[in-house]
Amino acid sequence: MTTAQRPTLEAVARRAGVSRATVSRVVNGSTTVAEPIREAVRRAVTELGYVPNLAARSLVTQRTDSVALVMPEAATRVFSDDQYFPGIIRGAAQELEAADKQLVLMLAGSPAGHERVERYTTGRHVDGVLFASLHGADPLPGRLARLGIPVVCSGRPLGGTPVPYVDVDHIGGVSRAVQHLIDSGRRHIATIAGPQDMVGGIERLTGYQAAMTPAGLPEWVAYGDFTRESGATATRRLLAEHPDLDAIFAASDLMAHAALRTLRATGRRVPDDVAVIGFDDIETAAYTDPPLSTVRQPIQEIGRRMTRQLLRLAAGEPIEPAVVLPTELILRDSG
Amino acid sequence: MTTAQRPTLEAVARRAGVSRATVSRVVNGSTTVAEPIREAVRRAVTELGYVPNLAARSLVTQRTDSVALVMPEAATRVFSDDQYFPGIIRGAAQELEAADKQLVLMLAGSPAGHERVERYTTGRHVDGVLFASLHGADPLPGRLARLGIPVVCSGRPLGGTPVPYVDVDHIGGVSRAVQHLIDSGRRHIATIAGPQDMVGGIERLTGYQAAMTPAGLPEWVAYGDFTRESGATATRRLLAEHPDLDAIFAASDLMAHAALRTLRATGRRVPDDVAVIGFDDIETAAYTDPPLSTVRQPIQEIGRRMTRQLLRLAAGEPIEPAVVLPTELILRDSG
DNA sequence: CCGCGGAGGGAGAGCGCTTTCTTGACATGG
DNA sequence: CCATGTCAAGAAAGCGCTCTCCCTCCGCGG
Repeated sequence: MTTAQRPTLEAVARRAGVSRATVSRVVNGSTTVAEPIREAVRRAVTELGYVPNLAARSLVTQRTDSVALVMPEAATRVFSDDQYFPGIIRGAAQELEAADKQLVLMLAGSPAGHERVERYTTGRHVDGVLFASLHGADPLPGRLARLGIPVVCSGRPLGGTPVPYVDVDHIGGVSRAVQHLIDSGRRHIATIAGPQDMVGGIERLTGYQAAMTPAGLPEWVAYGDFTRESGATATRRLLAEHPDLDAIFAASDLMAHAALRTLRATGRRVPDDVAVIGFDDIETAAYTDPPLSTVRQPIQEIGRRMTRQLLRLAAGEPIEPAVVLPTELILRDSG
Repeated sequence: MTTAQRPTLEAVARRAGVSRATVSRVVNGSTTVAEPIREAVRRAVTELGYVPNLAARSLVTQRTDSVALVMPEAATRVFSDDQYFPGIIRGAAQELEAADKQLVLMLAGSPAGHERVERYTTGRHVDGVLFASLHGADPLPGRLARLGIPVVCSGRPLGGTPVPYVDVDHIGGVSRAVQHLIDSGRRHIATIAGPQDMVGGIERLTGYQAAMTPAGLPEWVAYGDFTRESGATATRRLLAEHPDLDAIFAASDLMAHAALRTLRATGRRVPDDVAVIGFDDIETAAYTDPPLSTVRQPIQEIGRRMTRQLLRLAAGEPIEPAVVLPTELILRDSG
């Protein structure tokens, strides 16, 4: 293994016949260096293959040029085949790339993992922290915010301290979907709600109610946790309690998919007997049988916007405390 | 914004009434410190909320305690609804957490992105680099390896320089699947192969041939790129050229899923008329119609093993140059 | 001809940590 | 009772970089 002693500023300076300070100026794009010297330094840099030592730079600048993206580990399992996890990451990665910053991914599943995230982020090892898909009222984002560490969440955080966030219009999207069901003549519309310790779960249920209550229709709710299994169970329960239901709004496509199958297993035709609409617009939605109508949310855009907000925050610029992106009703064949 | 001047070693040392060196020893778990002093230091650390500055530590230790995971950006799109992307990440994250190291995620989609990855990794800003799902003969892993930077790939890299890798037994898994089709009486077995610039694509095709050739059966191949669209196209082409086919092995579940739908659209029953087997065992596979038989690969385990190998490499321990994990034939209803 | 202003470049002081070297304290053996 | 050995803890030297002075040099006006 060639230890390949990598060149330092010093080496470049010697080679270019200037001082370390000048090399530093050139590397960091200061304008106060005369063009010939500038050029000489650049040549030395190339010849030596100089790459700045970020640790050393960090030490003095107090910046790390990296941001953490924290996801509950469950997200990688629960949402395993929707696009949430990769979508957020891609969006964030794109924006960070443009800003030449690194993405440090942290999965905070176990209590130990959570503790680790806390230690790492409060230790100011990153310039900011992105929280995706928070469960319950996690105190960490608020705590970081109070420490003056830039933080942005996906989804309005449930904790006490207000933290900037980016979210989609769950309520509007869902109530539009349910209204569509009502408009097409459905009168016995049930919902499979998501977990009520997540903002998405709560608001999608609110959206359902927002459309049903004014219409004076009965509200039938079963709860799931966004997964297929829970969707199947919930569908069976709804069917048992309300055999006459003629539509189901499911708070996730995964649950909607399970509903589709469960309905068919009990001899119902979709959409003839029962209409089904989901939420997310995962890729699979277009390939279910029948293809699933759903509420699309711009996941990648969420990641992008979160990151943009965070970078602004880190740069000391003011930002709006909440960004809400639109959702879109995608009508396919199921409802 | 409280700048909250965070405490340094110096501060802890003063508070505990010892020298910086001693605090450093305690923090890093050296055994040569007497228990009472040890305890005093620990108390000071807690009271002050001291967290070591990693940049400073890095500067002197020459380690960064972080490793990069590089994925072609396409992976987050192409594999968007299989578990590859999240699976590798979870596996890697688990092992890194145990080792208390950070995961720096880099998406190398564009040429610019690739250049950025190269700059970052060759700059020794990480202790090692994990490459997932390489396309073509990327020279970067080999180059890093030659620079003495620990590297591990998922899937045997196609480049010239040998690089340690972790992969699954594509050939064995596929040929077992195809053999199963043969054993159940199928004689006109086509395959939808994956991209031939990826090791997985190549070897799954080899596995098909490995079972077909000895059986003296005709080999019918159409190429896709692992996506559903390509699977549908390939199925139509196969059907047009070989209307009498009675089985299809698809190199990905996504393509197999599309095959299922395309076959049904042309009036074929699965598995009565045509059997279908896929590869991956994505979650959706259990929910297709009919449920898809497939070759399961332990994705998360790949991520874990890659990381383990990398950490060994970084620690200067010897590792075996290739780890091949077993695949498993999962029989459902489609074939 | 002298003084002054401004711009370009260098010297040097750390940033917070690890680690070697050294010292001091104490116990043991001759 | 002194020499020797052992072990714990401190002093101090950087790791590679940025950035604040400060100096030098040049051009120009009085």
